[in-house]
Amino acid sequence: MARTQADDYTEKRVAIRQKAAQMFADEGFDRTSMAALASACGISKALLYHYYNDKSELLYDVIAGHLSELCLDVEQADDETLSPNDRLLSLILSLLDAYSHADNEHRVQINALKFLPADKQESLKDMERELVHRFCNAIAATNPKLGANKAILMPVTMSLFGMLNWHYMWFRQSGVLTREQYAQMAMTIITDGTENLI
Amino acid sequence: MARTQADDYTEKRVAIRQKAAQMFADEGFDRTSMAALASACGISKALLYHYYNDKSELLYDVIAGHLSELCLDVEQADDETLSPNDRLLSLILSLLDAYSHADNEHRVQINALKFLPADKQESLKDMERELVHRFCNAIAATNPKLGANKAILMPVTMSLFGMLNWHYMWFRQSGVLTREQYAQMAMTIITDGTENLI
DNA sequence: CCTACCGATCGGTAGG
DNA sequence: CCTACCGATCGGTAGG
Repeated sequence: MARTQADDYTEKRVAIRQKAAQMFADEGFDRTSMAALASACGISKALLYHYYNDKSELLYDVIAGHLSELCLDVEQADDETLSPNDRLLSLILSLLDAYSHADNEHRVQINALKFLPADKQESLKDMERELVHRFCNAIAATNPKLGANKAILMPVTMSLFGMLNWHYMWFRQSGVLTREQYAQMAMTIITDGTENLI
Repeated sequence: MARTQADDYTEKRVAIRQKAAQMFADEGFDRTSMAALASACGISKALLYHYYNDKSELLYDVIAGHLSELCLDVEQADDETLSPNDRLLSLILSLLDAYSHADNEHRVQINALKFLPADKQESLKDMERELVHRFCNAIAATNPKLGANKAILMPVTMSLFGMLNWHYMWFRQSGVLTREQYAQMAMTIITDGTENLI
């Protein structure tokens, strides 16, 4: 009987992807050689190329897997029956929680997405835009006047993303603040901070 | 008479540094070859090495020049005779203004500082810490209770830096918001947003 | 013995 | 699933 794809093909791809995320995050995309990645995975470089046709496909997979997980988590956390502030808090918490479980992938997304060819970047940026759009709506719900002023709503939303995406640069698990406390702080800064903005 | 160092030695170094900042920002540090940089400067690679002993010295100079300019500008903008809110606004404005005149250098600082050897990173991180410290003090002045709570003051300050350092990712000169308006918005978000935080 | 500058090429390593 | 290679390009340096 002809051999078909190995049963564990997908699992092995996932293992490679996770190791790649770690090395891309630690050393940078350009500085991680395919040979070093293969060695770290305990396989030959030729076998690595059996699972991934080229290096950029691997980078794409790392970021795409991360972003689709992010979109899913945030979508599930988006509960419109909550009060506007609690709804926004739930979104922020789900984002920070997803980041904490995918710290390597998050750093790769932030630092290496630009190394992808333009067309591959676009589908990933679409997912980023979906995330931004969901946060936009939740912020708008906390403040009707702000929600009606798209020209101000966008910079406010990007300010929140700046806070959250910058988080990994300084936040330490062992610090004085828990992730939950920071989520609460970020929510309060955005809602109270924009209350009298317009 | 014996020849000494050319009069325009320093100017030529500056020109090389600025071109390097542009290419490092556009293409990434690792993807900018010394040969391509020399070519863009209209000089030979050997002459490029006459001005800079190696590639990492060039990267260091780009970031160090930017950060020392930043520290200087922000120091001059720090006017303690202003009201606390106006003082913070002045700091934010000077930072965004410096960023706008050194967009390439800013992007290199954010994306490529990690490629420097550890010891060279430290002196640059010292300058970053000096900046953070100045903002910390200004934020503390806007809110006595916050100023007395260092454990909360630090995350608030890092939130502001997240907003400002993320700015280049989405802000466009032609957008609906001017840089001055965004500075005002950032100041308000931080001051109003932290008013009832503790 | 200095600085300024060139064409050619070094030893290693990249992705494939 | 491997070793053996490739075309190209890297950062850096030679002699003059």
